[in-house]
Amino acid sequence: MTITQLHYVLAIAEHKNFTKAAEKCFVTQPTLSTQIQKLEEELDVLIFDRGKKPIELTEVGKKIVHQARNIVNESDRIQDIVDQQKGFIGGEFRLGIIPTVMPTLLPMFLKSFIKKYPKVKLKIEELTTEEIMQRIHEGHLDAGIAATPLENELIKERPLYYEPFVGYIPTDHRLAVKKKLEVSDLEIEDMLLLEDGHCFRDGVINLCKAFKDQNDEHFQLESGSIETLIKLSNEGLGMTLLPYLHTLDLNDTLKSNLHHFNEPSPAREVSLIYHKSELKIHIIEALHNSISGIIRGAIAFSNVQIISPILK
Amino acid sequence: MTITQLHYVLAIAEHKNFTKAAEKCFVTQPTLSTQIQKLEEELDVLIFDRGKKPIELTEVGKKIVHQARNIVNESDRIQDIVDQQKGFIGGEFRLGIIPTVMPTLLPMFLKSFIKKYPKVKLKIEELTTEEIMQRIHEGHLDAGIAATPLENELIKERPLYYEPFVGYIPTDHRLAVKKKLEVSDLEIEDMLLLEDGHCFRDGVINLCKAFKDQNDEHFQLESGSIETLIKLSNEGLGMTLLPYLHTLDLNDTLKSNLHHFNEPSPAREVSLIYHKSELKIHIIEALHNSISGIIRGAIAFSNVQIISPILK
DNA sequence: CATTAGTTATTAATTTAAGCTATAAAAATA
DNA sequence: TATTTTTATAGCTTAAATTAATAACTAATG
Repeated sequence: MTITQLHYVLAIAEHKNFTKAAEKCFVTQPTLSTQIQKLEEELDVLIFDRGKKPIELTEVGKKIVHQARNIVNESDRIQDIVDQQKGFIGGEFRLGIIPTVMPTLLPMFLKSFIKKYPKVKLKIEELTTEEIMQRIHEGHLDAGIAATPLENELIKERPLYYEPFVGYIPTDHRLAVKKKLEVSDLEIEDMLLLEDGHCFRDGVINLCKAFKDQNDEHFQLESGSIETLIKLSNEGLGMTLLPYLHTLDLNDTLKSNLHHFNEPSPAREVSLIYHKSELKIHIIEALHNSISGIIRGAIAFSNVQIISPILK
Repeated sequence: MTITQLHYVLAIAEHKNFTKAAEKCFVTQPTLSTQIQKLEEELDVLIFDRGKKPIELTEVGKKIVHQARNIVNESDRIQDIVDQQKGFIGGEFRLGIIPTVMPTLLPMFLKSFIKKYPKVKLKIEELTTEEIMQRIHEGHLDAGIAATPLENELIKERPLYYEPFVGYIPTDHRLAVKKKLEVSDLEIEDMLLLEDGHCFRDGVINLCKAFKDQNDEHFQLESGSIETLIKLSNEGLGMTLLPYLHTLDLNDTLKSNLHHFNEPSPAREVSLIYHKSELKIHIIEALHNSISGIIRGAIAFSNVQIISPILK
């Protein structure tokens, strides 16, 4: 059994196809066929069920794949140890960011980070929390930025900042007269929400339900972007909640519709999340330092109340 | 990097000598030299400091060895998974047993175990708790039987039985008149103890100190075996404590000197201990079932108080 | 039911790399 | 300094990984 063979097993398990897996491994398909055969012969057990189309894992195969992922991850850590020893911060680093954090956070830290760590090749993708967790676990992402806590055993969290919710309330809304909002003011019925899948949406729903148990069966309107939410709100279709960093980019007219919460302000915890094996931990730490350094100037709320990003 | 290379690294780290490590790996010394060189070149870091005699690990080398042990252990688990799937219980299994458990427990379960699992080649060694832990960690033992709890992060414990302490008190001893002992009766001054290194000795000392803080500077007499303790005691040199299973083998004359404790009787917890990676867990479970099945008939104490095997 | 597209397995040749023997070089010991 | 012990190097052999070409298989389609 070799680490290379385990790589092949993982690639095939992922693509359910020898030919595609071979491409990803930069070898020819017969190489995979023979290496898998050798491994299966050595273990004297079938890993893949070639009868099914597309190819499927056998029962042992699933367990072997799980263990193979462990081994491959652990073996990657050797290079990591060496890099750490040398103080080398570089190489490819794949980062996933949730949509409601991406447009505000990224411009803030990206420039200074790539300047400070020019050898790190950052590859950033916009993904949902679920996709980020999945890909971290499969080894396709080195880390993610998402709302926490996630309460996932395999994933570690490192809080970056606490971002308060801010009410966006058009002038004709019943709450427009209130200078400071209370959580108890919120009515889910006239709350504009993001589409399903956004954890910010789930946070808002949790917040509304936190105070009174509201019916969550149908919401008035949903949208895919926060910008659209603001426009819908301006049309008089309801109020909405925005993450604090989003409010910094609004023009003065729109800013006049912002209503902050009385403290403790409800807020989401935004964290760097990564696999518990702490692969590439030195880059993760560099990222953490960069981001929390930048953000310290932008967000200064001492008293917040964290809202879970997971629907309860 | 290959798993084979990691094996070589571990062997050299262990023997501090290429030639001896090569023997253990069943290859020639030049093979090790070249493979280690290749690995060091690939990682671009020195793992061994050949300047020192005997050879030493570099700082990164130590971390690499630690990680290599992880990887090798994890990769062994693949065969383990396959064996488990096939229901195969067999192969070599190395078990370490502490001296005060060995002579009483081994005869009880060994025969029935090898009859039930003829394909397991048991290799049993008598070792101290420290040696067992060390060797489990280094991969030289698959499991051990020792007094617990050990509070070691890397080692899992699975209690087999609770073995009460029994007082052995010669007729002319001040406590000989008491039918049932109390912990508070014990005086470390007239207690015969095993030599240093036996955890049963430590258990007895903890027990004596549990009730009153006694001076542990010098004991009257120490011995390497429980049989000798009994003889010394018969000579009027003091009383001693025996593990319950030992008392079953005594002849009637000696048995008349036994004094049990009032419940809850102080007892030691005897457990199967093994590496947290749960390598060969199916054999460990088979062992556990065999032993606890056998012992259930021999020890039936409901109310015991566990004494720590570690000196506090 | 033959055809085709898409897939995995097989074969034979090639390249790579692991391991061996013999020996040199270096270091420790006498 | 001579001797012993230990690691490194060189050259060779053998085993294994990989490739290109192609066969065999499967599922879908006309």
